[in-house]
Amino acid sequence: MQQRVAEQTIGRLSLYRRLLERLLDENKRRVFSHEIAEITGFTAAQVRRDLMGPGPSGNSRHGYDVGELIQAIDDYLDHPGGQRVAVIGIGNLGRALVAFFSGRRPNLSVVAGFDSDPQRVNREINGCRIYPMESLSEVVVDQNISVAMIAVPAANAQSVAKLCVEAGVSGLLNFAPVHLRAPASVYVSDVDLAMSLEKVAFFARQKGNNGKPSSHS
Amino acid sequence: MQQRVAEQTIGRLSLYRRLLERLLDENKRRVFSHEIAEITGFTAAQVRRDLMGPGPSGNSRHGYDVGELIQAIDDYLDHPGGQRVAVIGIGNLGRALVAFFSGRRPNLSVVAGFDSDPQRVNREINGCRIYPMESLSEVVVDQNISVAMIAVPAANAQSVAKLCVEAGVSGLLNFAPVHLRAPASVYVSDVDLAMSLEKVAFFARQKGNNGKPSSHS
DNA sequence: TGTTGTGAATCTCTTCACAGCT
DNA sequence: AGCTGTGAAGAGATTCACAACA
Repeated sequence: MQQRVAEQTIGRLSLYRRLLERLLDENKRRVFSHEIAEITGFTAAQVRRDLMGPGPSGNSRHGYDVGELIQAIDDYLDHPGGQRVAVIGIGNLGRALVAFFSGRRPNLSVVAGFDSDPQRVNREINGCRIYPMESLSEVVVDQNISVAMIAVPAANAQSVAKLCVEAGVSGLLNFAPVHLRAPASVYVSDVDLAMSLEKVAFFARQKGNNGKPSSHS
Repeated sequence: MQQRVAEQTIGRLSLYRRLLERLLDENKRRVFSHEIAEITGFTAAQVRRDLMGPGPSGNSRHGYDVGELIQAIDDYLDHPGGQRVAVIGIGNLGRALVAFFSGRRPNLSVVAGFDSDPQRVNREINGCRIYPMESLSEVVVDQNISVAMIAVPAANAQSVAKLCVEAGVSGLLNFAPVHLRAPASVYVSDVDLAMSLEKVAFFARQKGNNGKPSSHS
């Protein structure tokens, strides 16, 4: 167990890592905090502060070694044995999730999908097998799945979540437009698309026309 | 008229409103802050604080009138003339977005989709017409679209965003796994699925005493 | 010189606590 | 009695600013 972890720092570390991997692909070997900040849209101080968790590896002269920094973030964020993920609900969104995550990160692999519609089950999408909803508990246990993405209609989300938790899942990423209840031993994150859109619409209106013409530094 | 707007308050107001509409459907006429808090997972004090923006309408005896409260939030969040939204990129995710938002909220309607693949254009999904990418500027101006949801591959996201902004869009909801740059007069929100999943995986690991080797079958 | 790592200051958001109302 | 609305306190996150260093 590590010390107090700032919620949002973890998210940003994930973003930094993805950027760093891109930089490595482009054969960039070293990077400064202000470069990471520039591309990700945060501040240099923020980046350095976040990197205190994974453990400092910076060098005053050349900044950070990209490869070493990726390794440090890996060690900090990833579970040594990897984690298995399931997608519940294989509608448009569920399919998008399976496709999006397939083969993206070996340490965090989407290994199963579930749907209650018989027409959608017993096939594979991007190498991920789709099972009937009835076999959820069994498959979750067998495959040692610890995280579930919930992409079912709002009316079914809570009962599906319950099934997942009872089967041993300890993290839920919920896309249904309801707040999920779960025991304190389970981490729940609600990604509410309707809310996100309405928020953008509100601030777009503020920014867009009658707002003050901003004087950005 | 409105003072400093707390970013996250706007998001929660959107959630409260959706809940209130559900309550109204269930013929619940009055509600207390602690009930809203219970269902949405926030605290009662938080709810009351958030509602100071839309303007207080609570009554000590019976709490809030559900209908009045919805109206107050509508007045606070919505643009009087409504706002039009476009979805850029009609892959799995884009289709899911169009389907999810169609007919959901009259004041915030998804009126157009765009894709660069000729096979995907010139048809309708849930009553939303899909146009070729070339006509983006024209359609955005004609239909007075002020918000765009970007669901194209990472490599194309920034250039698509530029097109949108130049055509007059002032809010972007970005699903591509990159940080979008935009002028200060445009509000940008990045919904990063990979980041969200990695964050859940991290905290799932911390929460669940998930280090136990599975009781092998 | 220019950068990292970090205590301290600042800014933002949430919770407390209670006056006032019904 | 029980609730709302809100000033004030508290917690949390971000930014500042600078010592240490190459």
